[in-house]
This record gives sequence, C-alpha cells and structure tokens, in this order.
Amino acid sequence: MSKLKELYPLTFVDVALFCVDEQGLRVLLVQRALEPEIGRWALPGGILKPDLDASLEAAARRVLGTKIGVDISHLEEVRTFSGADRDPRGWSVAVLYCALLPRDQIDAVAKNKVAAVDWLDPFHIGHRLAFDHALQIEAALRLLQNKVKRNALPLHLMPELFTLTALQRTCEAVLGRSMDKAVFRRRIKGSEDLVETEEFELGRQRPAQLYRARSGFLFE
Amino acid sequence: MSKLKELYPLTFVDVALFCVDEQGLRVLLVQRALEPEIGRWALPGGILKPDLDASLEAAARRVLGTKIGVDISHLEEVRTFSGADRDPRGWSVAVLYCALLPRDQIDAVAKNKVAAVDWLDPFHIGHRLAFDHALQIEAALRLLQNKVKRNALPLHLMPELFTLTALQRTCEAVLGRSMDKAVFRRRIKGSEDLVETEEFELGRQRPAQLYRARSGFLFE
DNA sequence: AGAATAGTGTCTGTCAGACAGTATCGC
DNA sequence: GCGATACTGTCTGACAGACACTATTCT
Repeated sequence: MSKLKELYPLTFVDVALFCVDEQGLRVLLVQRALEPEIGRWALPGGILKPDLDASLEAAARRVLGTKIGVDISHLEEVRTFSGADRDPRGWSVAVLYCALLPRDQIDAVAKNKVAAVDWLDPFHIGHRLAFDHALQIEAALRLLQNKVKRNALPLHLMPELFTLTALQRTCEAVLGRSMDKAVFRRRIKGSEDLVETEEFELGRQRPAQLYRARSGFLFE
Repeated sequence: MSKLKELYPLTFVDVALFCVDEQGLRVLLVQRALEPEIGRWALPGGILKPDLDASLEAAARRVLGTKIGVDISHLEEVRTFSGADRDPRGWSVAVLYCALLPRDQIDAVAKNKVAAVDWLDPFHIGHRLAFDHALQIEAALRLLQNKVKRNALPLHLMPELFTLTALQRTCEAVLGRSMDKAVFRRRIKGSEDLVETEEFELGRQRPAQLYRARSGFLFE
C-alpha cells in the first residue's frame, strides 16, 4: 500500500460554498469528524470516486449533496492544490470548486456525516483551518471578487425575486466595499441577465421594483 | 489492477506551449510515439509522478524538460479535464498548464522521447488531435486571449529587447486582430513592467527604440 | 526627394465616479 | 408635512477608437 502512494496521488474535491446573509458574505465550513485534522474546520470536500463520479465536477456535486444536503447547479473550478505535504495521508491533489447559494436557501444546509457546519466570514476566519483550506478560501474569494469587479452579476446568490438595492448590497458584500447607487444601476441596466417584473416589494417606504434573473443566465 | 483503476484515477499534466513566429501565434504539438493514440498529434504531457514531482506544476515543468528539452519558468494552470472516457487507459484527470516561449528561443525545442514536434496555428489545427487535446488548446487559447484583452502584456513571448511595434504584433497575433498603434502605445505607456532602454533597432527606416521587460514582471 | 516606418496630437463618444436632485411610499 | 428609501439627472475627468499628422532614417 505504501508503494501505491508513490504511484497514485490521492485525489480530492473541495468546495467553497458562498452565500450572503445579514452580516455579509459567508463561506460554509464543516467541522471534521474523522482523522486527520479531527475537530478542525474545513471546506466541505471528499475523495474522488471514479466508480461513482462522471467527472471531478460531478464529484464535487456529489460531495455537496451527501455531506450537507444541498444541490447546486452552478459549480466553477478555481484551481488545484497539490503536493506531498498538504495532507498527512500522502501525496495528494485537491481540485477546488466555487459555488453560490441563494440567500433564501441558506437554511437548507443539513449536516450529514459531519460534526457541525457553520457559515463564517471569509474575510476573517476565526479558526485555524485544516490542510491548506485557508489558502483555498483565499483563492475562491479572489475568483469571486474578480468576476464581480468585471461586472459579472452574482445572481446565483439572489432569491427568485429581488430589488436592485438588494443586488447592490450583495455585490458590496462580495467586494467588501460600498458602491454608488447611480453608478451601479447605470452599469447593470444593460445586462441581458436581468429581467424586470411588474411586481414591487412593499415596505415602510416607497415600494421597490422587483427583478428576476433571466432563465439560463451565466455568472460571467 | 482493474480494481485499482476503480479507486485511483490516472493523473496527467499537459502543457500548451505558445510562441509567436512570422506566421503568428503557434502552439507546440508532439506526435505520439506510443499507444494509445499512436501517431496522433497531442499536447506535450505526461503522468504525474509523486515520487519525482513536488507539485502538479513541478510535474508540468519536468515534462517540458524531458520531452522537448525546454525550461520554462512561467507556468499557469488553465483547468482540469476529467472522466472515464477521455483516455482509453481508464478514468483520468488531466491538469492543463499554459506556458509562453520567447520568440528568440523557438528553435531551442528538442525532440526527446517523441516521434516529432511541430509548431501549429492554434486557430486552425490541421490534424485530428489525441484525447481531448483540441478542447484543451481551445481553453488555453481563451485564457491567453482574455489576459491580453485585459491589458496584460505577454512579455514572456518577447526576446530580451524588443520594439513597441514588435510587442504590438505579438498582442495582435494572440488576439487574431489588428490594433490601432496610437491606442496601443497610450495604453501600455503606463505599465510598470515595461522598461525603456537607450538602445535602438536599426533598419531600413527610422530606428525604433528598444524596450525590455522589468525583471520579475508578471503576466497579469 | 521619396519610401518606409517610428512616434504623436487631437477629436469624439462612452462611461465611471461623485453628488445632488426628484419621486413615492408609510405615518 | 416628515422621514425614509427608490430612482434619476448632470457635471467632470479618464480613456478608447479613429485618423491624421510629424519625425527620422535609408536609398
């Protein structure tokens, strides 16, 4: 078996699942129930199973389903992490994926097969994480921020119907800075992915028009 | 052994090595000397060897050295390709890297351990390629183009000293379209990575000032 | 002088940032 | 009316595209 490890790397998939709540941007972490790094917080992840998985992306989707009970359509590869030292079990490859969860489905996360799950601020993780997962979160966060900087709309983070102000708050949460309202609206008005509805969100003030994402929209 | 294949994927690294010659942008392909896909053209690549390689990127660097005798400092991961069907030897993962070769080192390519090597136009590959390498070239090309579109300067493609016109021709070769000279110069004048020299390239016409890349520059 | 290429000046439209203004609700 | 939030108008500076212009070499 030790001979095997010299020939075949262990292959993992890890997922950085982001959402936005009242506190801002959040990333899902799970507390490890097994060695190695037992008790430490980590990104949800698992071993690639060639007999079960059609691809690495499919493996990531399976892991999200079995470990935390969520079904995410939109997964994007971030990059790989590899080497002999990143996991005590041996030479390993981890392929990191980034995923976004709509803010009205935050509570849908179950905790199958893990000790605990929690949403944490990716800008200030309070824990010392397992393996190289602090690095992984940083890489996923940067990918997400770069896309939003390039005017991609993170509509996967929004509920079915949302106001433009809510969308702006979401982009601000991702970037970690506030934006000018008029500038933001002017920029996104041209987007094909944004569909106006006839509905309004009522509140204590002037009602805000509701929008929805175009079906089949991409986060690009 | 067949049991093994159900547990461990084969892990490959492939490299799309680009250069620019008089014809425009080129990508390096090698003709396979072994089964599977013997005789077909493919990107240079090889199996990850955990006992030799410190990381996937190191593996890519080793493959470039042993197969075609070039030593490339700058490697960038593009993405992974995976699944049961992409290689007849079994469930596999291929991690694709992109690399750039200076135009004055084009002839440095040797052909160790492969039947033949050739530089081909990545926009119009004439051959039917091995595995999913046509897809891989497309992905690497898009990465390269996107960086140049975002005003990154592909200085790794340039020789030690070069004129601004030569740099523009290189960018045009990458993008596959021509650019306005004044616009191009205005844009790159602000770049920290571009260092003016006192030397000039003499020719049949007005001499052109020579530039060099700042040492430690990044392609971003 | 003329050809050829290096390099610059300028007009125009577009868009981001900043900020103030108007509109429409609940109370 | 007042507070609060939605939404819009406008000024300004930066920059891209287009294109014409000047500069410097060789023959």
